[in-house]
Amino acid sequence: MLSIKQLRNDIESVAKALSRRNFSFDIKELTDLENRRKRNQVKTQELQNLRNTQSKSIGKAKAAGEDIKPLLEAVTNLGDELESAKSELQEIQTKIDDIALSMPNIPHESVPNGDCEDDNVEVSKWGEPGIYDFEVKDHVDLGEMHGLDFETAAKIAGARFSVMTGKMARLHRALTQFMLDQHSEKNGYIEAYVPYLVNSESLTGTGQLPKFEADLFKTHLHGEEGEAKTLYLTPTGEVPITNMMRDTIVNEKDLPLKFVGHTPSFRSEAGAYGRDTRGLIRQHQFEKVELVQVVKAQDSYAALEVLTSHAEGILQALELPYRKVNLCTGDLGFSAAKTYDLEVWLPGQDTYREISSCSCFEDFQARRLQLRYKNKETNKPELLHTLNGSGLAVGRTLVAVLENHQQADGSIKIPAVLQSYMGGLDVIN
RNA sequence: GGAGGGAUGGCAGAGCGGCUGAAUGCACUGGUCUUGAAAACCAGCAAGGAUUAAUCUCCUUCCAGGGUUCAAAUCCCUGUCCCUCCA
Repeated sequence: MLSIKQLRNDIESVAKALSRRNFSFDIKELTDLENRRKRNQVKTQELQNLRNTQSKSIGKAKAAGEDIKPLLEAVTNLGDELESAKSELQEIQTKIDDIALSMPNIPHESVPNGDCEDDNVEVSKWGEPGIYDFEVKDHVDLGEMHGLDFETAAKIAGARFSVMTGKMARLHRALTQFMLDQHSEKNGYIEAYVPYLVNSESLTGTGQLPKFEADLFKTHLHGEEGEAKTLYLTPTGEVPITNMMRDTIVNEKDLPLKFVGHTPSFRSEAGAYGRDTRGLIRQHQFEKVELVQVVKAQDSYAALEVLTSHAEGILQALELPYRKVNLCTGDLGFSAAKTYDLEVWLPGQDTYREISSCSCFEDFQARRLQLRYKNKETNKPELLHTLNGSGLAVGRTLVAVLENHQQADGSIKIPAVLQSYMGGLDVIN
């Protein structure tokens, strides 16, 4: 959510900034609502003040043993008047909130203009796509040789799920363990285990709700009277991990906060029908190792560079060629002010594919989360900045390892850093 | 499955219709003292919002949502979460 003060005082420049990402809104509607809000709020507060002072004087009169009847009469209609003023104010406020909640974050100045992913700007490149003196297979063909099984998954659950057995399952687990160890032991993150089902408050905090409910899996916890409580399958570890800090005032000396967690992610992939139907690229259920940082405002863009480098470290250790792109305004996620995507080279597709998305949200999430620290100098709570990134998406990393480290006979070389996690194995055949 | 107890400021924890936005302790900030530190003492210290150039002032908030009342942290109902005991 953007600052309500900014929306009041500087709506023109907000509109201008958001137009960069092709988002527009009715300025007049908002300013009209805002003017009404102001009038109503002042009026409501005056009435409340009146009621409070009257009630106090009744209390005093009663304590002094005076007759309070005339005082009571003076207050007769106050309640109704106050009630209607309040509900009118509430109605206006709700409308303003709805608009504010539907507005995306303002892109950072370093974010390039653009309409879609084709306009993203390559920042750097690491490694060279391998040269293969045989016809490369894609991960689906390779996977089927070693225990990746989509047909069985379809029987159990449906399309866009996977089953892995044997060495393939082990490799998947090895990748997860390696990533968790690297981030917690070398990069200074605290490991976190978190719920995979989350409530709507959490999803609102990180920005998935109210706008993107269609992308989520929804569950119902049935109460005794048939009253259902809604929980959602987490669409990314970002949600539970960031929400650990919702509604807190963090101790300044504990900053920055850095957490790493391994979670499954569940996406309904509504609107993605027909896209990436083959293989592990776009699944309803997949694993991620997620990095989350909470930092002071002035540190957030430096932290974005460092967090991104932590994700890059995994790719480098696994000897996977990749490039880093700066997402353009048209491809930027709703809550993000700036995002780097890491795209890994996939020889089977002869292209780079996203494997990690590292974003700085500035105070957009923190405002919804009420995530703050007390600034010693001003002695006031200030919003913190949040960041997160996948470090990495495990399923896609598995794809990249299979395709990049394949050999002519379809066997897979295991990168050195993974071998200890594979019981010493250096090749899957 | 049954029976109770609880949720209050950064933390712990009083308060149980009006003088309570909230005692007390800890933490934190400033000061006195000290060569310096510690201790001791003194002072300050919840959040959000309206208004304002700023101060002032005002409003809201004691888990959440309803209700009773002129007046609710306090009474009633519903929900959520935590804890204890019995089977």
